[in-house]
Amino acid sequence: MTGNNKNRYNGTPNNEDTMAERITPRKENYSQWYVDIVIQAKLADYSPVKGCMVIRPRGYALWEKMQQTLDRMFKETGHQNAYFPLLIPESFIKREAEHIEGFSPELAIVTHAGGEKLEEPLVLRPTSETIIWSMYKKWIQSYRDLPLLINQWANVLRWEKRTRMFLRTTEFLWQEGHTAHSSEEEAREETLRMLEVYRDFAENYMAMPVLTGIKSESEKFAGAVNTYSLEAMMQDRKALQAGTSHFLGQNFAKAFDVTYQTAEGSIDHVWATSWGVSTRLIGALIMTHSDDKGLIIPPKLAPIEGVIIPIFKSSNKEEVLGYAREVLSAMKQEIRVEIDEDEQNSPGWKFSEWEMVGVPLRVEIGPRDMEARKVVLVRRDTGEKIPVAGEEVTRTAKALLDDIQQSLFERARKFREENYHRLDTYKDLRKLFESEGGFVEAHWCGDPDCEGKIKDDTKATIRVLLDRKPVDGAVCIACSKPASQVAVFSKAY
RNA sequence: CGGGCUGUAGCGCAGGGGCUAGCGCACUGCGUUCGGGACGCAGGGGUCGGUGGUUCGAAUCCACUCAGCCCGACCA
Repeated sequence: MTGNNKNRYNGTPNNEDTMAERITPRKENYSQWYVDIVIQAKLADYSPVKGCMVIRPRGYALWEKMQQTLDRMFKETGHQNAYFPLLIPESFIKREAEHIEGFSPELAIVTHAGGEKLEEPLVLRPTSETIIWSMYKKWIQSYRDLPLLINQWANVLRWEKRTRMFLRTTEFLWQEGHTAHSSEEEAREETLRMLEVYRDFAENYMAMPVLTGIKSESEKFAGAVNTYSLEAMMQDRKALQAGTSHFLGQNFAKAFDVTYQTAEGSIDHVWATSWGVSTRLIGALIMTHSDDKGLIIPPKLAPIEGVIIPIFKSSNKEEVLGYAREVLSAMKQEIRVEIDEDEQNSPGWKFSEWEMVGVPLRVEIGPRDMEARKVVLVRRDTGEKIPVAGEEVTRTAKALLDDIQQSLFERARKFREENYHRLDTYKDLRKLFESEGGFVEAHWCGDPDCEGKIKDDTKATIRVLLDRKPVDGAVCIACSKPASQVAVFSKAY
């Protein structure tokens, strides 16, 4: 369990560094830091099955906050929820050539059930395009049935060789939207609309700046015509794909023979999109904001926005607690706040513990505060302590939460800007990825060979192609032929 | 899937053929503490990851296997 890491919590606090000694510092071992946050903040735990994880209540509460917000956004853009089966006939997956080629190495297949060998094996869904389109064939006859805008919240299974908590697990939770349209234009609009919904969510709720754009052929979804992606920069300067939105063209409509009668009376295949984000967003959230003291959750997604820590002795316990509870009931009206009345642990212990689990705002209330009818507010993001009068607590706390939300976004945005480079020479590109890394915006000719060469030489891949044409005379950073695309390269998760 | 490292109490570790397997933290009880991880006293907790072998005797040696971490290959 310890691996080759020698810096894990040894259970012995030392006076030099009393805070968060359960978490490996980022600069020592970034991967271990990430694992420590997940475990110590009680977001998830390992399961008995390889590559799977148990999402614990604190992690699941975070997912529920994400779900609530996204679900509202999907409904506001006209989508309805439905649920399709986990088990998919193997033959369905094989209907679309690229789709099966892309997914077959990752499939888990049920061959026996009820004590008998199945006539046709059943695939545990890696994604639901095939089973959904088999149903859409039944549901769509006329242009009057379109658009069909359905989303589902579900688990999916992909047999991954190398797994990491939240970032890549064998089973994960996600939502997948599947829409059918009567025109290419409308389907393309839908693809971009949902991409923007995701951007809105990432930036305004997760406080995570994202770059959006189209994927190169080699990186796109198996079965899509175009894949659009959101790419965020983690604190180790690597990119994380945070969500995708696909324009599927008529690929699945043709594979499943989904046609409709147009207003003019002709028969045509429908146009499709699919789009999804997963529990991977929790990993993205961790690696965007958290520090060596533990998790940091942006207020809008924090299951608990504030925690009150009363500081008392046995001699003044009742008075301090009484005042703290007054403050609690006042704050509760407008803020998701809890009080930690535990008497066994010292206040200092509680400070560290609540910092570890990422609560954005701490409210310290001790005897001195009580006498002055004040409290001390402490920001999780900066550690700044702000004394405030009792009757001002709720208003100030709300303002601080807003400010924390904004500051987290700004801090992440600034970090990304500082590590975003526009490069023109191959030498500079190699040098960058040999050293600190980051995002590199560069011109590309569009040839997969150049993309492959860059990957071989630097391990960086094209994260997205920007929606912007190269300036006149621009040349590919790899081969110096005329450029057709502006690409963003990065090492990625 | 390949290379490396690691599995002993909830966590972090020590012990490396021999009698009853230890330490720190955590946990339980009582008391004192309490503004950045407090302390005393008394307790509870172990099929030494699993299976099979070698041996008079295995946590310890061997084989296989499972799991985790790191590095690769692969990967919407």
